[in-house]
Amino acid sequence: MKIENTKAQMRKGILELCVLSIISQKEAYPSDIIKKLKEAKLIVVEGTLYPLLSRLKNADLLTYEWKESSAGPPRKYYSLTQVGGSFLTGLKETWQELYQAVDKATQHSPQTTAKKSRPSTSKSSSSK
Amino acid sequence: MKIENTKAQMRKGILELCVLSIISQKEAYPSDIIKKLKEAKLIVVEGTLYPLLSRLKNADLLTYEWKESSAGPPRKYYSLTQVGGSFLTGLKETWQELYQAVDKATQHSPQTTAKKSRPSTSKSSSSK
DNA sequence: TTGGGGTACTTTGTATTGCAAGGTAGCTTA
DNA sequence: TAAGCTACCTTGCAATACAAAGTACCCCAA
Repeated sequence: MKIENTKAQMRKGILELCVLSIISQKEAYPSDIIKKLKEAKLIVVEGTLYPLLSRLKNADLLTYEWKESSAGPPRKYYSLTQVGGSFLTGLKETWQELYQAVDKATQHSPQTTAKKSRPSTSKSSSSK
Repeated sequence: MKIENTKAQMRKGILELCVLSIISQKEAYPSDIIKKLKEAKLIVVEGTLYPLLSRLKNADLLTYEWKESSAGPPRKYYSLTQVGGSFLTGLKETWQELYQAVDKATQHSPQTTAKKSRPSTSKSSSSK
């Protein structure tokens, strides 16, 4: 188990929230989104973002529109649908709840009970 | 795509942090941990927790000790190793960073640049 | 017109991991 | 002994982040 792995895990799922948030602020195209995530210290690569956007689009949370670029190929500008807006609102609430839950689970140091009272006959059941 | 799914995703990876935190407060056995997580609104089931604990133990972040219960089969009480303590400290930092990153990505409504104007020369340097 | 370089969007394959469901085993009580 | 409970563990599945490779378009220069 590597700590990098755990860190990566920690970000999972939160990406949707961040991506939707970014898009809600202003329509954006993938490379744009990646750059903004990077600014926020959330590194994401294309192989992660594109399938994510597709999922969100298929769920009718996003729509996109092709726009020409002044330099380069056209870009797919994503924006939130109405459903996506509601979804994002709910997601933000969930995020807040989660943060508080983690806060409670991590900060909290209640010395509830000291139930380590009876270590008598040792046990040696299953190996493994 | 279901919102429940997204919510579940969001919790991924954060479980390790919460579990380690709970154990760091006082040694605990699985059912105990599940109960505490539930109190914090983080529902976890056995099929999730046991493999997680095994992973953490294999990574030498946790150790365990069998202890008798006053009613029922013996319990496996987990506690943090020294490595686990350091790991947890790092994880808490990561969590804080992540929270701030999400905060930045979600709350922040910066009209930084209106970059849809002319990416002419482009910033380059992104390639490699 | 053609070729090089860059930008942008997609797809494929792999590894991780949360979860549902089922299984094993020890303890207490009647 | 049998029933019920507590506790630990395993298997199979589904979701998904990521690496890497692929395709298409645009601009500029020769």
